[in-house]
Amino acid sequence: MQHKLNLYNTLTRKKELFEPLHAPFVGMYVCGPTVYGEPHLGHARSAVTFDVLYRYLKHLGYKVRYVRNITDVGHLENDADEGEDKIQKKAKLNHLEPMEVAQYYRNIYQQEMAKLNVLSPDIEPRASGHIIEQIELIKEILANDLAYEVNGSVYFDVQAYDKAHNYGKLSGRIIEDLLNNTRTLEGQDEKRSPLDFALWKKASPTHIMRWPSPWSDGFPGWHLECSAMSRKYLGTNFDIHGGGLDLMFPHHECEIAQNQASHDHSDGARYWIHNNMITLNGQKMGKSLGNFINLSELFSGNHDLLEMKYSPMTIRFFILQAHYRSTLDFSNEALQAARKGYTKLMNGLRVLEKLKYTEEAAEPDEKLNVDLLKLSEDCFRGLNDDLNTAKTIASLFNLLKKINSLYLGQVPMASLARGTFDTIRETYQKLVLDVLGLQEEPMGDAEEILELVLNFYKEAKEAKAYDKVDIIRAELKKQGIVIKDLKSGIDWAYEE
RNA sequence: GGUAACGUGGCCGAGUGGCUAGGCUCAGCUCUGCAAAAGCUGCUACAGCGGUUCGAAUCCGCUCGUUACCUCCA
Repeated sequence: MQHKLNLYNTLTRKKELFEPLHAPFVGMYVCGPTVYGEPHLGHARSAVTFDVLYRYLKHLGYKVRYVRNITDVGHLENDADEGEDKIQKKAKLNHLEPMEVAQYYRNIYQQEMAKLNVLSPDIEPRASGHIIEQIELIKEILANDLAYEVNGSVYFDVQAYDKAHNYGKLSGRIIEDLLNNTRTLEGQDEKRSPLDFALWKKASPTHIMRWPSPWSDGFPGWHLECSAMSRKYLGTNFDIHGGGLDLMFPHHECEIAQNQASHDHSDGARYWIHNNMITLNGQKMGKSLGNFINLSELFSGNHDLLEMKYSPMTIRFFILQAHYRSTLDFSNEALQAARKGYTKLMNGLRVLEKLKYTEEAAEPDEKLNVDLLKLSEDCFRGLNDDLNTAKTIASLFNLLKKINSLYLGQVPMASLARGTFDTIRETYQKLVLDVLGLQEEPMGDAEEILELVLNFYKEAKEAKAYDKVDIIRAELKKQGIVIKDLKSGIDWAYEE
Protein backbone atom coordinates (compact mmCIF):
# COMPACT_ATOMS: atom_id res chain seq x y z
CA MET A 1 0.00 0.00 0.00
CA GLN A 2 1.27 3.47 -0.84
CA HIS A 3 1.08 5.20 2.50
CA LYS A 4 2.89 8.43 1.92
CA LEU A 5 0.17 10.90 1.11
CA ASN A 6 1.29 14.50 1.44
CA LEU A 7 -1.23 17.30 1.50
CA TYR A 8 -0.80 21.04 1.40
CA ASN A 9 -2.16 22.46 4.62
CA THR A 10 -3.30 26.06 4.33
CA LEU A 11 -2.87 26.43 8.06
CA THR A 12 0.87 25.79 7.92
CA ARG A 13 1.42 26.78 4.26
CA LYS A 14 3.35 23.60 3.77
CA LYS A 15 2.95 20.17 2.30
CA GLU A 16 2.63 17.78 5.22
CA LEU A 17 2.56 14.03 5.53
CA PHE A 18 -1.02 13.06 6.15
CA GLU A 19 -1.41 11.17 9.37
CA PRO A 20 -4.91 10.67 10.73
CA LEU A 21 -5.58 11.22 14.41
CA HIS A 22 -7.14 7.84 14.88
CA ALA A 23 -6.07 5.60 12.05
CA PRO A 24 -7.60 3.80 10.29
CA PHE A 25 -10.41 6.30 10.76
CA VAL A 26 -10.42 9.60 8.91
CA GLY A 27 -12.86 12.45 9.43
CA MET A 28 -13.33 14.85 6.56
CA TYR A 29 -15.58 17.87 6.36
CA VAL A 30 -16.14 19.85 3.16
CA CYS A 31 -18.18 22.99 2.68
CA GLY A 32 -21.00 22.18 0.34
CA PRO A 33 -23.25 24.50 -1.61
CA THR A 34 -25.65 27.18 -0.53
CA VAL A 35 -28.74 25.94 -2.26
CA TYR A 36 -30.24 29.00 -3.84
CA GLY A 37 -29.09 28.51 -7.43
CA GLU A 38 -28.06 26.00 -10.02
CA PRO A 39 -24.75 24.25 -9.54
CA HIS A 40 -22.00 25.49 -11.84
CA LEU A 41 -18.52 24.54 -12.93
CA GLY A 42 -17.05 25.91 -9.71
CA HIS A 43 -19.18 23.60 -7.59
CA ALA A 44 -18.06 20.76 -9.78
CA ARG A 45 -14.40 21.52 -9.18
CA SER A 46 -14.73 21.52 -5.43
CA ALA A 47 -16.88 18.42 -5.38
CA VAL A 48 -14.62 16.50 -7.77
CA THR A 49 -11.45 17.53 -5.95
CA PHE A 50 -12.64 16.28 -2.60
CA ASP A 51 -14.32 13.29 -4.17
CA VAL A 52 -10.91 12.18 -5.41
CA LEU A 53 -9.42 12.78 -1.98
CA TYR A 54 -12.24 10.73 -0.43
CA ARG A 55 -11.75 7.96 -2.98
CA TYR A 56 -7.99 7.93 -2.58
CA LEU A 57 -8.15 7.79 1.21
CA LYS A 58 -10.48 4.85 0.92
CA HIS A 59 -8.19 3.26 -1.60
CA LEU A 60 -5.36 3.60 0.90
CA GLY A 61 -7.43 1.59 3.30
CA TYR A 62 -8.76 4.31 5.59
CA LYS A 63 -12.25 4.21 6.93
CA VAL A 64 -13.42 7.66 6.02
CA ARG A 65 -16.41 9.56 7.34
CA TYR A 66 -17.04 12.24 4.77
CA VAL A 67 -19.38 15.04 5.79
CA ARG A 68 -20.47 17.67 3.30
CA ASN A 69 -23.05 20.17 4.39
CA ILE A 70 -25.95 21.75 2.60
CA THR A 71 -26.43 25.36 3.55
CA ASP A 72 -30.10 26.17 3.44
CA VAL A 73 -30.22 29.08 5.82
CA GLY A 74 -28.44 32.13 6.95
CA HIS A 75 -26.45 33.60 4.11
CA LEU A 76 -27.23 37.24 3.80
CA GLU A 77 -27.27 39.03 0.50
CA ASN A 78 -24.64 41.55 1.51
CA ASP A 79 -22.72 42.70 4.48
CA ALA A 80 -25.28 45.25 5.49
CA ASP A 81 -27.23 43.36 8.03
CA GLU A 82 -30.48 44.58 6.60
CA GLY A 83 -29.73 42.35 3.65
CA GLU A 84 -32.04 39.55 2.85
CA ASP A 85 -31.41 35.89 3.11
CA LYS A 86 -30.59 34.55 -0.34
CA ILE A 87 -32.96 31.67 -0.10
CA GLN A 88 -35.68 33.85 1.34
CA LYS A 89 -35.24 36.31 -1.50
CA LYS A 90 -35.64 33.59 -4.10
CA ALA A 91 -38.66 32.22 -2.26
CA LYS A 92 -40.41 35.55 -2.25
CA LEU A 93 -39.87 35.99 -5.95
CA ASN A 94 -41.55 32.70 -6.76
CA HIS A 95 -44.11 32.58 -3.93
CA LEU A 96 -42.50 29.50 -2.48
CA GLU A 97 -41.78 28.27 0.97
CA PRO A 98 -38.02 28.85 1.54
CA MET A 99 -37.55 25.15 2.11
CA GLU A 100 -39.06 24.49 -1.29
CA VAL A 101 -36.36 26.58 -2.86
CA ALA A 102 -33.66 24.89 -0.86
CA GLN A 103 -34.98 21.43 -1.62
CA TYR A 104 -35.31 22.19 -5.32
CA TYR A 105 -31.71 23.26 -5.73
CA ARG A 106 -30.45 20.60 -3.41
CA ASN A 107 -32.03 17.94 -5.61
CA ILE A 108 -30.45 19.43 -8.70
CA TYR A 109 -27.07 19.65 -7.00
CA GLN A 110 -27.18 16.02 -6.01
CA GLN A 111 -28.30 14.93 -9.46
CA GLU A 112 -25.56 16.85 -11.23
CA MET A 113 -22.92 15.60 -8.86
CA ALA A 114 -24.08 12.04 -9.46
CA LYS A 115 -23.65 12.60 -13.19
CA LEU A 116 -20.08 13.65 -12.50
CA ASN A 117 -19.66 10.36 -10.66
CA VAL A 118 -19.08 12.22 -7.40
CA LEU A 119 -19.79 9.83 -4.56
CA SER A 120 -22.36 10.87 -2.00
CA PRO A 121 -20.84 11.94 1.28
CA ASP A 122 -21.49 9.68 4.24
CA ILE A 123 -23.42 12.45 5.96
CA GLU A 124 -24.95 15.43 4.22
CA PRO A 125 -26.29 17.58 7.03
CA ARG A 126 -28.40 20.68 6.55
CA ALA A 127 -27.90 23.87 8.50
CA SER A 128 -31.63 24.21 9.13
CA GLY A 129 -31.63 20.82 10.82
CA HIS A 130 -28.97 21.87 13.31
CA ILE A 131 -30.32 25.06 14.84
CA ILE A 132 -30.20 23.60 18.32
CA GLU A 133 -26.54 22.68 17.99
CA GLN A 134 -25.77 26.16 16.73
CA ILE A 135 -27.58 27.78 19.64
CA GLU A 136 -25.64 25.62 22.07
CA LEU A 137 -22.41 26.70 20.44
CA ILE A 138 -23.35 30.36 20.82
CA LYS A 139 -24.05 29.78 24.50
CA GLU A 140 -20.57 28.37 24.94
CA ILE A 141 -18.94 31.30 23.19
CA LEU A 142 -20.97 33.73 25.29
CA ALA A 143 -19.95 31.88 28.44
CA ASN A 144 -16.33 32.35 27.43
CA ASP A 145 -16.93 36.10 27.09
CA LEU A 146 -16.00 36.11 23.43
CA ALA A 147 -19.38 37.22 22.17
CA TYR A 148 -21.94 39.81 23.20
CA GLU A 149 -25.66 40.30 22.76
CA VAL A 150 -27.23 43.46 21.36
CA ASN A 151 -30.95 43.82 20.76
CA GLY A 152 -31.53 40.12 20.37
CA SER A 153 -28.55 39.53 18.11
CA VAL A 154 -25.27 37.96 19.17
CA TYR A 155 -21.92 38.96 17.73
CA PHE A 156 -18.52 37.39 17.93
CA ASP A 157 -15.99 39.70 19.58
CA VAL A 158 -13.03 39.40 17.25
CA GLN A 159 -10.69 41.72 19.11
CA ALA A 160 -11.31 40.09 22.45
CA TYR A 161 -10.69 36.75 20.82
CA ASP A 162 -7.52 37.95 19.18
CA LYS A 163 -5.96 38.76 22.56
CA ALA A 164 -5.72 35.12 23.50
CA HIS A 165 -5.79 33.55 20.08
CA ASN A 166 -4.56 34.50 16.69
CA TYR A 167 -7.41 35.69 14.52
CA GLY A 168 -6.27 35.48 10.91
CA LYS A 169 -3.86 32.60 11.23
CA LEU A 170 -5.48 30.62 8.46
CA SER A 171 -5.67 33.35 5.86
CA GLY A 172 -2.53 35.16 6.95
CA ARG A 173 -4.37 38.26 7.93
CA ILE A 174 -3.26 40.71 10.55
CA ILE A 175 -5.97 42.26 12.62
CA GLU A 176 -4.56 45.81 12.45
CA ASP A 177 -4.53 45.64 8.66
CA LEU A 178 -8.08 44.43 8.66
CA LEU A 179 -9.13 47.28 10.91
CA ASN A 180 -7.38 49.84 8.74
CA ASN A 181 -9.03 48.59 5.60
CA THR A 182 -12.58 47.95 6.57
CA ARG A 183 -15.17 49.73 4.60
CA THR A 184 -17.84 51.65 6.34
CA LEU A 185 -21.00 49.72 5.73
CA GLU A 186 -24.45 50.59 6.79
CA GLY A 187 -26.52 48.72 9.28
CA GLN A 188 -23.63 47.75 11.46
CA ASP A 189 -24.43 49.97 14.41
CA GLU A 190 -24.86 47.05 16.71
CA LYS A 191 -21.35 45.72 16.26
CA ARG A 192 -18.60 46.94 18.53
CA SER A 193 -16.10 46.50 15.75
CA PRO A 194 -16.52 46.11 12.00
CA LEU A 195 -14.58 42.87 12.23
CA ASP A 196 -17.14 41.26 14.47
CA PHE A 197 -19.47 38.83 12.83
CA ALA A 198 -22.94 37.62 13.68
CA LEU A 199 -23.53 34.40 15.53
CA TRP A 200 -27.25 34.98 15.81
CA LYS A 201 -29.38 37.57 14.06
CA LYS A 202 -32.74 38.76 15.24
CA ALA A 203 -35.21 38.39 12.39
CA SER A 204 -36.96 41.45 11.07
CA PRO A 205 -40.76 41.17 10.98
CA THR A 206 -40.67 40.31 7.28
CA HIS A 207 -38.01 37.63 7.58
CA ILE A 208 -39.67 34.27 7.05
CA MET A 209 -36.84 31.94 8.00
CA ARG A 210 -36.73 32.17 11.77
CA TRP A 211 -36.28 30.01 14.82
CA PRO A 212 -36.72 30.67 18.52
CA SER A 213 -33.61 31.18 20.63
CA PRO A 214 -32.73 32.57 24.07
CA TRP A 215 -32.02 35.93 22.45
CA SER A 216 -34.72 36.43 19.86
CA ASP A 217 -36.68 34.83 17.09
CA GLY A 218 -34.04 34.82 14.42
CA PHE A 219 -31.52 32.82 12.50
CA PRO A 220 -27.94 31.68 12.93
CA GLY A 221 -24.91 33.51 11.58
CA TRP A 222 -23.14 32.66 8.36
CA HIS A 223 -20.22 30.69 9.66
CA LEU A 224 -21.74 28.90 12.59
CA GLU A 225 -23.28 25.91 10.88
CA CYS A 226 -19.96 24.38 9.82
CA SER A 227 -18.54 24.66 13.31
CA ALA A 228 -21.64 23.09 14.81
CA MET A 229 -22.06 20.31 12.30
CA SER A 230 -18.43 19.31 11.96
CA ARG A 231 -18.24 19.01 15.73
CA LYS A 232 -21.43 17.01 15.91
CA TYR A 233 -20.40 14.40 13.35
CA LEU A 234 -16.62 14.41 13.46
CA GLY A 235 -15.79 15.61 16.93
CA THR A 236 -13.84 18.57 18.17
CA ASN A 237 -10.65 17.36 16.58
CA PHE A 238 -10.81 15.83 13.18
CA ASP A 239 -8.54 15.36 10.24
CA ILE A 240 -9.48 17.28 7.13
CA HIS A 241 -11.52 20.37 6.37
CA GLY A 242 -11.97 21.31 2.73
CA GLY A 243 -13.58 23.96 0.62
CA GLY A 244 -13.07 26.53 -2.09
CA LEU A 245 -10.26 29.03 -1.76
CA ASP A 246 -12.80 31.83 -1.63
CA LEU A 247 -14.09 30.42 1.65
CA MET A 248 -10.75 30.71 3.37
CA PHE A 249 -11.57 34.20 4.51
CA PRO A 250 -13.74 35.01 6.22
CA HIS A 251 -15.69 31.77 6.38
CA HIS A 252 -13.05 29.29 7.50
CA GLU A 253 -11.21 31.89 9.55
CA CYS A 254 -14.40 32.50 11.51
CA GLU A 255 -15.02 28.82 11.81
CA ILE A 256 -11.66 28.35 13.50
CA ALA A 257 -12.35 31.30 15.77
CA GLN A 258 -15.70 29.83 16.77
CA ASN A 259 -14.17 26.44 17.41
CA GLN A 260 -11.46 27.97 19.57
CA ALA A 261 -13.91 30.20 21.39
CA SER A 262 -16.20 27.32 22.27
CA HIS A 263 -15.57 24.96 25.18
CA ASP A 264 -13.40 22.83 22.92
CA HIS A 265 -10.57 25.30 22.30
CA SER A 266 -9.53 23.57 19.12
CA ASP A 267 -9.12 24.52 15.49
CA GLY A 268 -11.50 21.75 14.57
CA ALA A 269 -9.60 20.26 11.69
CA ARG A 270 -5.86 19.76 11.46
CA TYR A 271 -5.49 19.83 7.71
CA TRP A 272 -7.24 22.71 5.95
CA ILE A 273 -7.38 22.17 2.24
CA HIS A 274 -8.54 24.63 -0.39
CA ASN A 275 -9.21 24.14 -4.06
CA ASN A 276 -8.58 27.01 -6.44
CA MET A 277 -11.09 28.72 -8.69
CA ILE A 278 -12.17 28.16 -12.26
CA THR A 279 -11.56 31.17 -14.44
CA LEU A 280 -13.26 32.35 -17.57
CA ASN A 281 -11.05 34.45 -19.80
CA GLY A 282 -8.68 34.75 -16.90
CA GLN A 283 -11.31 36.01 -14.54
CA LYS A 284 -12.85 34.12 -11.70
CA MET A 285 -16.09 32.37 -12.50
CA GLY A 286 -18.51 33.31 -9.81
CA LYS A 287 -22.09 33.92 -8.98
CA SER A 288 -21.52 37.48 -8.00
CA LEU A 289 -19.76 38.19 -11.28
CA GLY A 290 -22.53 36.61 -13.30
CA ASN A 291 -20.04 34.90 -15.60
CA PHE A 292 -20.60 31.35 -14.53
CA ILE A 293 -21.72 28.40 -16.59
CA ASN A 294 -24.19 25.99 -15.07
CA LEU A 295 -23.52 22.30 -15.24
CA SER A 296 -26.79 21.72 -17.02
CA GLU A 297 -25.74 24.20 -19.67
CA LEU A 298 -22.41 22.48 -20.04
CA PHE A 299 -24.07 19.09 -20.42
CA SER A 300 -26.58 20.37 -22.95
CA GLY A 301 -24.36 22.85 -24.78
CA ASN A 302 -27.03 25.45 -24.24
CA HIS A 303 -24.95 28.57 -23.55
CA ASP A 304 -23.61 31.34 -25.73
CA LEU A 305 -20.01 30.58 -24.83
CA LEU A 306 -20.26 26.88 -25.61
CA GLU A 307 -19.40 25.55 -29.05
CA MET A 308 -20.79 22.12 -28.22
CA LYS A 309 -22.07 20.10 -25.33
CA TYR A 310 -19.60 18.51 -22.97
CA SER A 311 -20.31 15.27 -21.18
CA PRO A 312 -19.97 14.92 -17.42
CA MET A 313 -16.88 12.76 -17.74
CA THR A 314 -15.29 15.33 -20.04
CA ILE A 315 -15.81 17.90 -17.31
CA ARG A 316 -14.45 15.58 -14.68
CA PHE A 317 -11.35 14.85 -16.72
CA PHE A 318 -10.90 18.55 -17.46
CA ILE A 319 -10.89 19.27 -13.74
CA LEU A 320 -8.54 16.41 -12.93
CA GLN A 321 -6.03 17.36 -15.60
CA ALA A 322 -5.07 20.40 -13.56
CA HIS A 323 -3.76 20.41 -10.02
CA TYR A 324 -6.49 21.44 -7.59
CA ARG A 325 -4.51 24.39 -6.18
CA SER A 326 -4.02 26.03 -9.58
CA THR A 327 -6.60 28.16 -11.24
CA LEU A 328 -8.12 26.38 -14.20
CA ASP A 329 -9.10 28.39 -17.22
CA PHE A 330 -12.24 27.51 -19.07
CA SER A 331 -12.26 27.41 -22.86
CA ASN A 332 -13.90 25.36 -25.57
CA GLU A 333 -10.50 24.33 -26.86
CA ALA A 334 -9.40 23.05 -23.47
CA LEU A 335 -12.63 21.13 -22.99
CA GLN A 336 -12.41 19.55 -26.42
CA ALA A 337 -8.86 18.47 -25.69
CA ALA A 338 -10.12 17.05 -22.40
CA ARG A 339 -12.80 15.10 -24.21
CA LYS A 340 -10.20 13.43 -26.41
CA GLY A 341 -7.89 12.71 -23.52
CA TYR A 342 -10.74 11.17 -21.58
CA THR A 343 -11.68 8.99 -24.52
CA LYS A 344 -8.11 7.83 -24.82
CA LEU A 345 -8.09 6.70 -21.20
CA MET A 346 -11.36 4.85 -21.71
CA ASN A 347 -10.02 3.08 -24.79
CA GLY A 348 -7.12 1.95 -22.66
CA LEU A 349 -9.59 0.39 -20.25
CA ARG A 350 -11.17 -1.54 -23.08
CA VAL A 351 -7.80 -2.70 -24.37
CA LEU A 352 -6.89 -3.98 -20.91
CA GLU A 353 -10.05 -6.01 -20.69
CA LYS A 354 -9.10 -7.78 -23.89
CA LEU A 355 -5.45 -8.31 -22.99
CA LYS A 356 -4.59 -11.72 -21.62
CA TYR A 357 -1.30 -12.70 -20.12
CA THR A 358 0.23 -15.67 -21.88
CA GLU A 359 2.28 -17.87 -19.65
CA GLU A 360 4.17 -19.89 -22.22
CA ALA A 361 7.47 -18.87 -23.73
CA ALA A 362 8.00 -16.12 -21.21
CA GLU A 363 11.43 -14.59 -21.51
CA PRO A 364 11.23 -11.44 -19.40
CA ASP A 365 13.02 -8.34 -20.53
CA GLU A 366 14.39 -7.12 -17.25
CA LYS A 367 14.73 -3.46 -18.16
CA LEU A 368 11.22 -3.34 -19.56
CA ASN A 369 9.82 -4.86 -16.38
CA VAL A 370 11.65 -2.37 -14.25
CA ASP A 371 10.45 0.50 -16.43
CA LEU A 372 6.85 -0.62 -16.30
CA LEU A 373 6.88 -1.03 -12.55
CA LYS A 374 8.35 2.44 -12.25
CA LEU A 375 5.61 3.85 -14.47
CA SER A 376 3.01 2.24 -12.24
CA GLU A 377 4.65 3.72 -9.21
CA ASP A 378 4.73 7.15 -10.83
CA CYS A 379 0.97 7.08 -11.08
CA PHE A 380 0.75 6.85 -7.32
CA ARG A 381 3.57 9.26 -6.74
CA GLY A 382 1.47 11.97 -8.37
CA LEU A 383 -1.45 11.36 -6.03
CA ASN A 384 0.78 11.21 -3.00
CA ASP A 385 2.26 14.55 -3.90
CA ASP A 386 -0.61 16.72 -2.74
CA LEU A 387 -3.17 14.92 -4.84
CA ASN A 388 -1.54 15.91 -8.12
CA THR A 389 -4.02 14.30 -10.46
CA ALA A 390 -2.42 16.05 -13.43
CA LYS A 391 0.79 14.17 -12.75
CA THR A 392 -1.07 10.95 -12.25
CA ILE A 393 -2.90 11.31 -15.52
CA ALA A 394 0.36 12.05 -17.35
CA SER A 395 1.82 8.86 -15.87
CA LEU A 396 -1.27 6.91 -16.83
CA PHE A 397 -0.82 8.04 -20.41
CA ASN A 398 2.77 6.83 -20.32
CA LEU A 399 1.55 3.51 -19.03
CA LEU A 400 -1.14 3.43 -21.67
CA LYS A 401 1.43 3.69 -24.45
CA LYS A 402 3.02 0.50 -23.25
CA ILE A 403 -0.34 -1.18 -22.85
CA ASN A 404 -1.24 -0.30 -26.43
CA SER A 405 2.09 -1.61 -27.64
CA LEU A 406 1.40 -4.88 -25.89
CA TYR A 407 -2.02 -5.01 -27.46
CA LEU A 408 -0.62 -4.45 -30.94
CA GLY A 409 2.10 -7.00 -30.38
CA GLN A 410 4.83 -4.40 -30.83
CA VAL A 411 6.00 -5.39 -27.41
CA PRO A 412 5.67 -9.15 -26.90
CA MET A 413 3.64 -10.19 -23.90
CA ALA A 414 6.28 -12.82 -23.22
CA SER A 415 8.77 -10.11 -22.30
CA LEU A 416 6.72 -9.30 -19.20
CA ALA A 417 6.72 -11.16 -15.95
CA ARG A 418 3.26 -12.10 -14.80
CA GLY A 419 3.59 -9.87 -11.75
CA THR A 420 4.47 -6.89 -13.90
CA PHE A 421 1.47 -7.40 -16.10
CA ASP A 422 -0.86 -7.74 -13.12
CA THR A 423 0.60 -4.63 -11.53
CA ILE A 424 0.18 -2.38 -14.54
CA ARG A 425 -3.31 -3.66 -15.18
CA GLU A 426 -4.42 -3.17 -11.61
CA THR A 427 -2.80 0.23 -11.35
CA TYR A 428 -4.48 1.47 -14.48
CA GLN A 429 -7.90 0.10 -13.70
CA LYS A 430 -7.93 1.05 -10.05
CA LEU A 431 -6.70 4.55 -10.59
CA VAL A 432 -8.88 5.40 -13.55
CA LEU A 433 -12.08 3.86 -12.24
CA ASP A 434 -11.88 3.87 -8.46
CA VAL A 435 -9.66 6.80 -7.57
CA LEU A 436 -10.04 9.29 -10.39
CA GLY A 437 -13.65 8.17 -10.63
CA LEU A 438 -13.79 8.18 -14.40
CA GLN A 439 -16.28 5.85 -15.97
CA GLU A 440 -17.30 4.86 -19.44
CA GLU A 441 -20.05 6.92 -20.93
CA PRO A 442 -22.37 5.42 -23.46
CA MET A 443 -21.01 6.53 -26.79
CA GLY A 444 -23.36 7.17 -29.64
CA ASP A 445 -27.08 6.86 -29.90
CA ALA A 446 -28.39 3.35 -29.32
CA GLU A 447 -31.46 3.93 -31.48
CA GLU A 448 -29.34 5.01 -34.39
CA ILE A 449 -27.19 1.95 -34.06
CA LEU A 450 -30.33 -0.18 -33.96
CA GLU A 451 -31.53 1.56 -37.08
CA LEU A 452 -28.29 0.55 -38.78
CA VAL A 453 -28.76 -3.08 -37.81
CA LEU A 454 -32.32 -3.03 -39.09
CA ASN A 455 -31.05 -1.79 -42.44
CA PHE A 456 -28.71 -4.76 -42.69
CA TYR A 457 -31.62 -6.94 -41.72
CA LYS A 458 -33.70 -5.51 -44.50
CA GLU A 459 -30.93 -6.02 -47.04
CA ALA A 460 -30.41 -9.59 -45.90
CA LYS A 461 -34.11 -10.28 -46.31
CA GLU A 462 -34.19 -8.83 -49.75
CA ALA A 463 -31.20 -10.95 -50.68
CA LYS A 464 -33.00 -13.92 -49.17
CA ALA A 465 -29.94 -14.53 -46.99
CA TYR A 466 -32.07 -16.16 -44.33
CA ASP A 467 -29.13 -17.47 -42.32
CA LYS A 468 -28.07 -13.86 -41.75
CA VAL A 469 -31.63 -12.81 -41.06
CA ASP A 470 -31.91 -15.47 -38.36
CA ILE A 471 -28.66 -14.41 -36.77
CA ILE A 472 -29.71 -10.77 -36.58
CA ARG A 473 -33.05 -11.72 -35.06
CA ALA A 474 -31.45 -14.00 -32.51
CA GLU A 475 -28.82 -11.49 -31.48
CA LEU A 476 -31.31 -8.67 -31.05
CA LYS A 477 -33.53 -10.96 -29.05
CA LYS A 478 -30.67 -11.38 -26.61
CA GLN A 479 -30.85 -7.64 -26.11
CA GLY A 480 -34.57 -7.87 -25.43
CA ILE A 481 -35.54 -6.51 -28.82
CA VAL A 482 -37.81 -8.18 -31.37
CA ILE A 483 -38.01 -7.29 -35.02
CA LYS A 484 -41.44 -6.84 -36.52
CA ASP A 485 -41.90 -7.32 -40.24
CA LEU A 486 -44.90 -5.19 -41.01
CA LYS A 487 -46.48 -4.60 -44.34
CA SER A 488 -45.52 -0.97 -43.98
CA GLY A 489 -41.90 -1.76 -43.28
CA ILE A 490 -39.60 -3.00 -40.61
CA ASP A 491 -40.07 -1.95 -37.01
CA TRP A 492 -38.88 -3.11 -33.63
CA ALA A 493 -40.35 -3.44 -30.16
CA TYR A 494 -39.26 -4.45 -26.70
CA GLU A 495 -39.77 -8.16 -26.18
CA GLU A 496 -42.81 -8.74 -23.99
C1' G B 1 -4.63 50.88 -0.22
C1' G B 2 -3.39 45.99 2.51
C1' U B 3 -2.32 40.71 1.77
C1' A B 4 -1.30 36.49 -1.33
C1' A B 5 -0.45 34.22 -5.78
C1' C B 6 0.75 33.74 -10.81
C1' G B 7 3.28 34.69 -15.79
C1' U B 8 5.90 27.58 -19.25
C1' G B 9 5.99 26.00 -26.47
C1' G B 10 -0.16 27.09 -31.40
C1' C B 11 -3.83 25.79 -26.96
C1' C B 12 -4.46 23.49 -22.04
C1' G B 13 -1.36 22.11 -18.21
C1' A B 14 2.67 19.44 -14.70
C1' G B 15 7.36 20.51 -12.94
C1' U B 16 11.21 24.04 -7.09
C1' G B 17 18.58 23.35 -8.96
C1' G B 18 21.26 18.95 -13.20
C1' C B 19 17.38 13.50 -15.59
C1' U B 20 11.56 13.21 -22.00
C1' A B 21 5.95 15.73 -17.95
C1' G B 22 1.42 14.73 -20.24
C1' G B 23 -2.94 15.87 -23.28
C1' C B 24 -4.78 18.53 -27.64
C1' U B 25 -3.13 20.70 -32.40
C1' C B 26 0.38 20.40 -36.66
C1' A B 27 4.05 17.56 -39.99
C1' G B 28 6.31 12.85 -41.35
C1' C B 29 6.78 7.46 -40.96
C1' U B 30 4.88 2.27 -39.81
C1' C B 31 0.38 -0.29 -40.41
C1' U B 32 -3.82 -0.16 -43.91
C1' G B 33 -8.39 -1.75 -49.93
C1' C B 34 -9.54 3.45 -48.12
C1' A B 35 -9.73 5.26 -43.42
C1' A B 36 -9.57 5.24 -38.24
C1' A B 37 -7.14 3.60 -34.04
C1' A B 38 -2.43 2.53 -32.18
C1' G B 39 2.97 2.92 -32.26
C1' C B 40 7.34 5.76 -33.66
C1' U B 41 9.72 10.55 -35.02
C1' G B 42 9.72 15.76 -35.31
C1' C B 43 8.15 21.11 -34.27
C1' U B 44 7.65 25.80 -31.57
C1' A B 45 9.09 26.85 -23.88
C1' C B 46 10.02 28.54 -19.48
C1' A B 47 7.46 37.39 -19.30
C1' G B 48 12.01 40.82 -19.34
C1' C B 49 16.65 42.35 -17.05
C1' G B 50 20.36 41.44 -13.45
C1' G B 51 22.43 38.24 -9.50
C1' U B 52 23.73 33.46 -6.67
C1' U B 53 25.69 28.63 -8.54
C1' C B 54 30.05 24.18 -11.83
C1' G B 55 24.82 24.26 -13.42
C1' A B 56 18.20 27.67 -12.80
C1' A B 57 11.89 27.36 -15.73
C1' U B 58 13.13 26.10 -10.57
C1' C B 59 16.73 30.32 -5.55
C1' C B 60 17.38 36.07 -4.83
C1' G B 61 16.47 41.26 -6.57
C1' C B 62 14.24 44.69 -9.85
C1' U B 63 10.84 45.81 -14.02
C1' C B 64 6.49 44.74 -16.75
C1' G B 65 1.86 42.12 -16.95
C1' U B 66 -2.35 39.19 -14.90
C1' U B 67 -5.36 37.46 -10.99
C1' A B 68 -7.40 36.38 -6.23
C1' C B 69 -8.77 37.63 -1.15
C1' C B 70 -9.92 41.93 1.91
C1' U B 71 -18.21 41.81 0.83
C1' C B 72 -22.16 36.62 -0.54
C1' C B 73 -19.53 33.07 -3.73
C1' A B 74 -16.80 26.28 -4.80
